[in-house]
Amino acid sequence: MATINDVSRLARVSKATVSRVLSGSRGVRDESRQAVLKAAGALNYQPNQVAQSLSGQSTGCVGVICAMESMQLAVNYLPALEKQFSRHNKHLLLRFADDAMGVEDALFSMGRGLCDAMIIIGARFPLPSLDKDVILIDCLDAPGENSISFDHAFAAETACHYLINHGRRQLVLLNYADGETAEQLLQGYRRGLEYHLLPYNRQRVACRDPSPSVALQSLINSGTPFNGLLVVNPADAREALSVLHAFGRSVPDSLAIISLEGSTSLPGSLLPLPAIEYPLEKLAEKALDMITGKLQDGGPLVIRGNLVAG
Amino acid sequence: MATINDVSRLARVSKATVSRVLSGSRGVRDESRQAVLKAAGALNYQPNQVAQSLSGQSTGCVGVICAMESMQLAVNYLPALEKQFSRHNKHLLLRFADDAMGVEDALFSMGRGLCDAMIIIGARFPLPSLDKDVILIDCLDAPGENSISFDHAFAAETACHYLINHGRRQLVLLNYADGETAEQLLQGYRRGLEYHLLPYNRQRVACRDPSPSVALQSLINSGTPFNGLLVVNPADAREALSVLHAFGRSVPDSLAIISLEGSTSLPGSLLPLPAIEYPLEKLAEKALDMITGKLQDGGPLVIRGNLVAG
DNA sequence: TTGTATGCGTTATCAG
DNA sequence: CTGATAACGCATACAA
Repeated sequence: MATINDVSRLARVSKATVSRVLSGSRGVRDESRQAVLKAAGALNYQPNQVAQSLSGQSTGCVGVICAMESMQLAVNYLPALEKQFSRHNKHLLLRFADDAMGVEDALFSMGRGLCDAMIIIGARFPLPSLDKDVILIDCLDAPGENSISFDHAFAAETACHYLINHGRRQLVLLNYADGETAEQLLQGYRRGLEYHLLPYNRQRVACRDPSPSVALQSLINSGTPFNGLLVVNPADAREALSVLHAFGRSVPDSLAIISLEGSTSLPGSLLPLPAIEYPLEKLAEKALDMITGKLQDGGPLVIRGNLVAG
Repeated sequence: MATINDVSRLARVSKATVSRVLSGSRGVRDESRQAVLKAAGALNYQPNQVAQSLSGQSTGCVGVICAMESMQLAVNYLPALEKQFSRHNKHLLLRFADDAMGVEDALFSMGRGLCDAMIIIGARFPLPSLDKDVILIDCLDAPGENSISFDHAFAAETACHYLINHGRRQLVLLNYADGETAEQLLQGYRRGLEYHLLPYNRQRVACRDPSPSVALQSLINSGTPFNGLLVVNPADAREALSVLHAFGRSVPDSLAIISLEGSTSLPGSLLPLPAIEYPLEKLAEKALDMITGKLQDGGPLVIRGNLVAG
């Protein structure tokens, strides 16, 4: 790799002039500029990013820590984030983590001058205490300030309206075991029912953990009738689909399913179930704004999803 | 962030000694070592990785370019790669690419001193000419040297044996439109049939591009009977499943499906279809060996998958 | 408009 | 065993 010294020698100017031409660019005689440009072209010179990082402040790298438990979501987030990143000449350093320790590990190994900022995505486990420049996306306990989360209550309520308007009045919520998200979903679910003057039946709220399909089977075994099903993500939807198929219940004729966290881009999902989908591009944009500091005053950000009919 | 200067001041030794204690570590008086360790601990000092990169040669970063068309596969590769990387204290810089231009873009933006090496994953499109330190994994045209690919012929042949041994003798191959992989698959498919003295029927080789389900429908419309189906990946399998379900053909009773590129970790695939699965950990290990140069002499590497019954 | 000198944080060389 | 000092490649304040 050619360095700035090579260029300066070949162009017969100083390193400073080379640097000026290729970055600052103002206050350089046209003759010099041309010489530099020509030399740089001839040597195929590209400034070394590591040296730039050391000299300047920013490295242009952002660490992204993905919770493995929500890989399905990561598949959607990652391309959206990366697109924004590369648009702004930033690099995405990827790590996966299974638990709080894994997150700590990742934060540590990336946080030694390599990254300007960190993003944690989809962690459903309690997080360790973290610095101010860590952004939380779709994490269970988002401790205020730098976090982007989804309005799950809104999603559940919307889903209820949708199903009820389609003639389903016995709605089952296959919820998370606990956590902020679970509570929000339950709250939205109850509001949705209330709005339509439907009674809240505790039997119809099942726990997807540890197994959505087992939960569904238990529900069926209990004899509780239902004709609408709210699941937390497309993977759960697929599981439910299989179980219901095995029990001879057709979807959506006998029973309608809606996913509370959709994923447009996931191929292979031929039968199009209705879902609440979140604008990933917007999400990525906001995340980048937080990193660059444009949104620093905004505090926590809550995004509402769109209902996408099947 | 504390620097080596802060530590050296606090420990009343020179920067050189601090550096020695924290890396080389040999030939330091114990008293000095303790002083350095204590100071470093007090200041929570961690060597700046960027400075280390500039001083030394390696940055410890590896660029990974994922073809978006095979996101499903990426979901499997990425965690396996990242695990190996972090085990060896390497960082994974992620980029996505849609086409050759995207790849070129990514190579360019990461190849300015930031990355020690590059990996391209799952590109089914023709690649631009690339440097020697670029490793190709599961790419369509793997130009010799640094590439890891799958033995698709072996996979197709194994799949045929499996299906035929399960009483299916009318096997359809839903193949790629063209490319090396397609040819290999076809070759293995034919060998599998030959071995069992079954005739090769051109009607039973369909093209999954642009749409697997359309291809399958055409096949069904044509009236060609079949009771076994080889698809190239789980996504295609799911599509096929839907189409066949719509046509009232039950799987695996009336017809068996096998995926030639499996994915264990993908949740939500409740009904377990048989598949050829590739050992991702081993793949990642080999990739890392190539990067670190342990495998440099090996040339192109071909990996065979395991049959995993449904 | 241009060149010189300095700093960014480490590692490595080389005297002492 | 240890401490100056020189790289690494670039940006920039300052001087000319």
